[in-house]
Amino acid sequence: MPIITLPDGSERRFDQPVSIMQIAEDIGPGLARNTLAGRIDGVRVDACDIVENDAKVEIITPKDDDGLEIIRHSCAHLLGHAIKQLWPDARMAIGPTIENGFYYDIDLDERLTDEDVETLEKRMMELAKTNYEVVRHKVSWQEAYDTFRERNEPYKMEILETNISRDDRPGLYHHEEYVDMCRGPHVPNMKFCHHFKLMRVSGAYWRGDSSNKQLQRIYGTAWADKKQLKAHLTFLEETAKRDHRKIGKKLDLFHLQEEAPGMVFWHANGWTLYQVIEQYMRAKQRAHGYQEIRTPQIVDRSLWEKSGHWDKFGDDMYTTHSEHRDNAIKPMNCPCHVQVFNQGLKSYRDLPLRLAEFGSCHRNEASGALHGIMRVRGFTQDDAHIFCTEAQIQDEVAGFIEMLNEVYYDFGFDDVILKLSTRPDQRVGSDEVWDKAEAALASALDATDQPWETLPGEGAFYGPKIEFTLKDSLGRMWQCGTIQVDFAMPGRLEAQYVDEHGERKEPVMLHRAILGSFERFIGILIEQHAGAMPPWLAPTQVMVCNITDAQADFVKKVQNRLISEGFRADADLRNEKIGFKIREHTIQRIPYLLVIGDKEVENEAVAVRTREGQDLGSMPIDAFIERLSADIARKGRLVNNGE
RNA sequence: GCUCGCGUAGCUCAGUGGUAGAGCACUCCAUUGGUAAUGGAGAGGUCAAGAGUUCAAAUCUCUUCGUGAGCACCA
Repeated sequence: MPIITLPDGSERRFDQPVSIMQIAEDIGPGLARNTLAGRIDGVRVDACDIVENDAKVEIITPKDDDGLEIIRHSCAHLLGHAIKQLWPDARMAIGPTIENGFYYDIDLDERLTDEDVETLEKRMMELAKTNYEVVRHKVSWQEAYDTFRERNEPYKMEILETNISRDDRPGLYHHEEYVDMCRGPHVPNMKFCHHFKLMRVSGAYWRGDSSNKQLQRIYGTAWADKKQLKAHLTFLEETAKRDHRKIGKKLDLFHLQEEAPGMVFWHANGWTLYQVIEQYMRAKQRAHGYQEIRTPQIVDRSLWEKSGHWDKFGDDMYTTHSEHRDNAIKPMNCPCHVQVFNQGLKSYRDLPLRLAEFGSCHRNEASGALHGIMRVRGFTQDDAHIFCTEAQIQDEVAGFIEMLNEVYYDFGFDDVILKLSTRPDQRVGSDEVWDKAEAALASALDATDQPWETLPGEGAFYGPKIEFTLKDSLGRMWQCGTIQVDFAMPGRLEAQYVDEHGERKEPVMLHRAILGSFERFIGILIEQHAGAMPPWLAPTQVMVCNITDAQADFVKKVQNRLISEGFRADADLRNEKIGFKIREHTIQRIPYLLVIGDKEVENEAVAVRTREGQDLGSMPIDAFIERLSADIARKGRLVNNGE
């Protein structure tokens, strides 16, 4: 005779075991209509599941986050239902939910085309609109196995064999004639699954292993209502508009071409932006006690053999041969930085030693991995290595996080996510050393008063690490910064220092980067700002335009004044109408347009218009310079404030 | 690297076996104007590369390269 406690604390008594749906009906018909599933003492269950004993019960509706996930999961089943009607010999693999939707991996000899996907989506919609009931049967392992054998579903059989224990009772969900297996819960009725869209079809390996068969994966997005679906599709349009490849071309920042896949040709505009960032980072590093160095691009293979990279990453390294030497074009900077450290015997008094390099690296990334300037084969890192003692790790990490936050805030990223990755199964170094290093990183994180989480087992084999992830203006995440403790490399490359007792010791090495690679970070910035870079970064900050030839001399005078004050100013003296010039430079996302007509010449003034279309009216040049200076000094901070 | 799609003028894209197109950009001419496109004319292509099928290929087939999405990878 269960007593049910609801989330508001109220209790309901029943004479006999009741289902989640019956409880919902008991509460009210409106709730019952919207009941997707439930939670019994926090565990998610189907609406048809029975509560036998006293329990805390919650009803899951489409408004619940779990509810949305259930809808998505059921949409995957709906896809299965439809595809088996249209392609009866499709073999279903797995159909999980993902962020914003779901996918289903399917083994089908016929290649699905875009038209097929449209047909499939249509059939799914037709089926969903019949609002059929979804019926779950819990059956024995053997019964499930036989069901899928009869239905020619070898992947489901394999899942049963490898992932499900023989004494389990798997849930079979009947979508009319279609049967799928799932832990659940699922929607009780397809009326909840009307707001979806199939997005694309692509390949995916069975069980994520590239040595397995490649299946066809159909992606879909699904939502609780029409409005949510529309909002998501609008979001996708917005991200497409911000694509850095498109904007890079439009704003003449860079290009890539066939003869150099994965290598960036920086144009004047893009290189200006790049240089502003590099100079900013250079000054920042100097202020935080780093020494900037420069090491060779091409280094004999013996160094890479010693460092271990030749064995581990040899396939991904570019090599070159000359006379009697095999060389590698450096894929990373750390072995070279150890060489600098090794010049001259170091004392404990020299530690911590922070060596920074804007290190140009090349990695022969798989062709399918390349993506605009975000994932390239030739790139430059804001790389640095800190050589220190074990005892200094915590302070160094804390100091690094402080610097990283300053940098991110300057670029307008104020939402930073911190994650600590701890020891993996395969690792070097004693447990004692790992204990100390993980504790040092954790203490440094605690000192920030930012929240952070742990990723157990995700550390590198050579040491634990912290990763820093940015959230951009569209809520997308980008992992950029990292600091990694390395117990292995100093030993391999024989780095040593003399401690206070005159004994030789191995330093600890910290690898760290804030931006990651300039290429990728600039790509992120372009997408963050949709090309409208804040004035401190904008390749051209001011465009001075005349209305007729009569003002040309004054325009040049204004331009020269701005340039002499250190601003990036250009002049447009073309024989074009002012409306045309404004349109063009606004599209080019130049922050300030100065319009010079006879009135301005007469008053020694400039008429100021922003790229947002705001007319700030005429003002003396000094007043404009003051405004621009303040804007630049603000850097990227407050980017979302009316920009 | 794998699967599928795509590659046509500087850019964005039409063109499903029969004489290579449009808009913008570019060049020239006219126009000297007040805050998102002045008008006219002209020039511009080995249809990614190579091979094949065909009387005939941008179009069909194969190979290579690049690119897009996803997978795998990411020291």
